[in-house]
Amino acid sequence: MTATTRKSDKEKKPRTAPAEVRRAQLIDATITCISKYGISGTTLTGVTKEAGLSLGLVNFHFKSKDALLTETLNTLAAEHRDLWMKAIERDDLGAADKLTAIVEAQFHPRICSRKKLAVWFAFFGEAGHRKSYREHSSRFDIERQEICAGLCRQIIVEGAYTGPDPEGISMTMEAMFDGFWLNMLMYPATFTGKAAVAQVRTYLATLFPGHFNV
Amino acid sequence: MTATTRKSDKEKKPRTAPAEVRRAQLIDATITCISKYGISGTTLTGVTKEAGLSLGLVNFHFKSKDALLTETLNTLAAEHRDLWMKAIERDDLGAADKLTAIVEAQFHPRICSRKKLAVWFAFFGEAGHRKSYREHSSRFDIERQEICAGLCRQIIVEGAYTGPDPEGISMTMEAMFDGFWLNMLMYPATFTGKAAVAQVRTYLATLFPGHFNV
DNA sequence: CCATTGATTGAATGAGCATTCAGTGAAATT
DNA sequence: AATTTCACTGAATGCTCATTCAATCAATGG
Repeated sequence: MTATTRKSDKEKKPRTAPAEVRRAQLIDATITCISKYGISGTTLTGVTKEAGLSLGLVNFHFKSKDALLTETLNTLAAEHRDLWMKAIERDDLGAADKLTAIVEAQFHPRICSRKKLAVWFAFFGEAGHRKSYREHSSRFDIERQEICAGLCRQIIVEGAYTGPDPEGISMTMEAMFDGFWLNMLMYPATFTGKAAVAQVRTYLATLFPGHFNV
Repeated sequence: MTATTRKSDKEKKPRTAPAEVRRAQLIDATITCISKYGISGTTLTGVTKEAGLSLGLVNFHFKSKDALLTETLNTLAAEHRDLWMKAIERDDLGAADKLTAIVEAQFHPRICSRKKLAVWFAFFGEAGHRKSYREHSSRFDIERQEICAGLCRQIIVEGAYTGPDPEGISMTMEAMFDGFWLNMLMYPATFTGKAAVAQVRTYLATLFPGHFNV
């Protein structure tokens, strides 16, 4: 049907593609491989096979295997950060709505599919001895935690709540985020994203009954 | 000073030791290595060097490297389970005390030193693709979660609390346990075991004001 | 003492893997 | 059409590592 006209059909994959496309393909394949085989079981041969590309391409587009892994982590982190950041940028939202948006982003299916959770925890597993993983991760985590604390502070003022300490609450929220993630990875039958959101909102409703209803 | 009398000084390490001792030595060394280099960076050469034993001993006392890793995980899990189980076995404790004991065991220094946390998360990182790790871990986790739910149920009856759902609370506690562990590993300066216990107790005090005081 | 048993040693083996690089081929430029 | 450029290929290289095993050594029993 189609001749060699390259305009009409984008399905014809050309032998060569822009670097950005290749890098994205390789990062995608890396996510798939890590989720299937873990970081230690992820080989460049496996990644390139998964991506349908040839072995040498990784070291052509990335400095090393290590660089590929780091960029994979950064990609996941940026995707997550984008999602909650976009969600709270709207000026018409109140503090409680923004807090809810952050919670919902944390458990959004795009962010915490089993596949991606497996990758996150594969990296957390290495983070114990790899400062670089910890440092990158931490920037976004600290940012989010501070924003949550700020929102809590605002809610406390609005509702004239006594007792709750915004830093403690944001620390606890952070722990609940990671903890539900781990439990969703380990026991997907018992722990779901919807249930996690509900539990965190229940927690917030207990603290701020005037701002959240379960 | 000391001659070759083997009675008085137990410091003289004999060339040979009972299998249980060697196994324990190797498991200890494995914990150290994993915390330093991660699971992928842990080699039998490294483990035996750390233990001051010779390379071949691992495959003499364990079926394989994999068996060594599995038994290391089991050892950690059993140590933790023993601690909280012993703590709640006393009949004179009320439900709230037992719940507190479980929380304190979770963040006991012996259980969640940075070193051991690094090992736990190294295993969690592999758990995504290794059913065997998930399965073993899960037995104790589910057991603990059910006991927590039972204790909550008892507290709810005692205090005639309305609203809180024991299963939800125990799920949230489980998430807080794991989440604080991860944050203690990643940000030891911000997250400490003491603070984690305090936060969990604050959570419980909000739910059960008659049973817990912050 | 000698023999036997069982723990211990570490060199040798072989498999797996990241990385390199000389070469291929297709597009872009002349 | 010839040349240059650049993405791409995959065999070859050299290293690391788990596992094996023949030899060693110490204790125990005869």
